[in-house]
Amino acid sequence: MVERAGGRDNVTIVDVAQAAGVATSTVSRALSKPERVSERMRQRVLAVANELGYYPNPQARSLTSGRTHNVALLIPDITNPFFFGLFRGTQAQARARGYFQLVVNTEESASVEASYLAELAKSVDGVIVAASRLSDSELVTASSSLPIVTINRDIEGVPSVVIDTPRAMGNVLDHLVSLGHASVAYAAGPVTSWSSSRRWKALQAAARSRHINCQKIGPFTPTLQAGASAADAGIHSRATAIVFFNDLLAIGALQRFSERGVSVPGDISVVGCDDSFGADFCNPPLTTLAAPIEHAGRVATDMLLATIQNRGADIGPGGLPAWRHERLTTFLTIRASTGPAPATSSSTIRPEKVSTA
Amino acid sequence: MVERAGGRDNVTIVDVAQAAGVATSTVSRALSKPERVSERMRQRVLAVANELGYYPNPQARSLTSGRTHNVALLIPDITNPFFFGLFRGTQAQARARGYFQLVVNTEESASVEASYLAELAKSVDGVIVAASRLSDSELVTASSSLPIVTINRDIEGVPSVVIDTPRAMGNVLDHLVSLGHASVAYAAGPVTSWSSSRRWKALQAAARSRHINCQKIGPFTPTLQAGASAADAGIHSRATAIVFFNDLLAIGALQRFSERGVSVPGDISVVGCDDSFGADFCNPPLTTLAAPIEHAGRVATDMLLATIQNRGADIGPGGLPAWRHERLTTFLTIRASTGPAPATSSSTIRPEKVSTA
DNA sequence: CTGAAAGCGCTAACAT
DNA sequence: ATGTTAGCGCTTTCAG
Repeated sequence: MVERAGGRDNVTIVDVAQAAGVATSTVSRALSKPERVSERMRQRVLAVANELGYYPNPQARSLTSGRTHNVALLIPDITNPFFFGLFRGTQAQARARGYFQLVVNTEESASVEASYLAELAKSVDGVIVAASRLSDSELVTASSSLPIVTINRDIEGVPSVVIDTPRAMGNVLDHLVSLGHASVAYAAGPVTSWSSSRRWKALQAAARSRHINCQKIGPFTPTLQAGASAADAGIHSRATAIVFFNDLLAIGALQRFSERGVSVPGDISVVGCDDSFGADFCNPPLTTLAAPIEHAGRVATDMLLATIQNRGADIGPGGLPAWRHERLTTFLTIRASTGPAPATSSSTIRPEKVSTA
Repeated sequence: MVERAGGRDNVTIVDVAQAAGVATSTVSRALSKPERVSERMRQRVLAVANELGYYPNPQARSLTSGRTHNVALLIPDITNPFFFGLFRGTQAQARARGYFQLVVNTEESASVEASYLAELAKSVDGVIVAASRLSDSELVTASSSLPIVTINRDIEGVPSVVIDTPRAMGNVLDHLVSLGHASVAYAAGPVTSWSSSRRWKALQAAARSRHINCQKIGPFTPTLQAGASAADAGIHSRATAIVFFNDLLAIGALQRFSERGVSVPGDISVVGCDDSFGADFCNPPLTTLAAPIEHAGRVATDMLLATIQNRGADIGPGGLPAWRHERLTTFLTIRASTGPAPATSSSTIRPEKVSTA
């Protein structure tokens, strides 16, 4: 009785088992544990499964096995091109290892992030949390019930990969100093951004040791739109060079400077962070601290999958696993947005009243 | 049985039922069908569930109900900012309706797209396929076993929303003609792109009716990198204005023109399509056919969810459902990349040998 | 190496 | 309105 209406109903493992004249458990093994069945059997089952157009039902599979073969990537803002590279890196690595990646946009909100983390717990085997807006303790708690790797967030007890932008802040200042700048400003990102405060501290320290002026403006949402206010605040600060939390903010500021007739780098030099999409074709092209973000994604995925592998045994052979924290270095990419400080630094630019749309 | 390291035991519906002193089915109903239980009962169950930290297991839920409450969004290239808006539109609408969105990158490959479509069939209730690289028949087949809505792909029998860029091609040409251009070129996207061929046909028709020259160059991969070859081909074509398949390609070309000392719009005018991220801050800012992509995402999601609702009954009250195909209009956004045609159109630019990195 | 049987957590008929 | 009882499709003991 091979009566089967044209691909109508789902073909299950039972159908395959019947067609192959074996038990369902054998089919299951042939498919998920090839080394537990004879080669002949494996071939036979595979052939039948293929012929019948059988696809395992992932829900049923994970209901019994406890593994979903999914990993989630949580990012604050999907429309920030900084995350392009991350996405690609994690996606590539996950797929190569047989995992499916779920991307979740947490909308720059700690509560959205927290609720996704809770909801996702049963749908994924682990999650990569990029630029978390959550508190340390929330992250530690989450990490205890679900394998987590953070990106750009270093917490005791939670595996992480951090892109070491702060370390290169010295290079930024050296670059600026050599161009004659003596007063710089930092346009900060969200207050909940760990990266932003780290960058600010590093910049501050670097400025102090070089005896130059350094002030903070902001905080700003890391978007193109917020770049306008950042630009205005930057002009108001009378600094001759501004380091922005990220490229998005910097590019937005570039547009505003242009609107207000402030020349970059003639009047003000601009430095971004990340070297994300757009940094090379904006006007002028942006000097920025380039981050190996795609690489970070690959590394984070590797760490996560490793953690998933030895769930239950979270101490490695040497007492502590070697992969606990990974630190990736950045480098300064000099483009046209930085130049010599204006001759008379404080008279060139005149702050004026403007409405910040 | 492997237990989650450090985590408490999973609390299931059984635990909640016991703690509340009711049957599991009552808990189930209280949670997913509030109108089928008394208000008092609902409150009680909710309270207990909350207190116990109960979260339903999505796999178990969908195994019995047949619904996953997931929808997938398939896009060819996640790093193309054109899809930003799409993502946001679909995400917002899906979440508002209680669905979780899976984003899948098909890497511009028809086979990857097809395999995802097959794999996803059991994990999602429906899928939105943007800019599909699949053939009509493949799409129709897929659509018969899984609710599908396409974006920028119009096929008989498959619900779709298409952004009607072609319709506005007349405006593009009028704009160009009024600037004195008499010879334009179209830099085509992938051969498998339905949008690209539609745009070309529309441009061709518009050019013919205005008695101006029109040629096609390409095809090109729609990336920043490919923009360089497109630019070179554009120069070689001796057209005074080039319409690019999309903004990514156009922006890439802008960079190449600048490298080769070709002035835009002095020597060549450039028109993009989509008005995606970057089109307003590249140099010069891009004249482009703006597409309401976020809106398209919302509409597509609505259509998909509607389709999912009445699975089985695919004919509406009036014979055909009103939502079958949706057409969204675009409009020309004029920026600085288009200008008057050069005085002596064919002697200004001299094609020369260059290595296309 | 293979088969039989017991669930995973939940929902959906049926009862009551 | 609520309780009882079957499974959903698969993996995993436990036997043989």
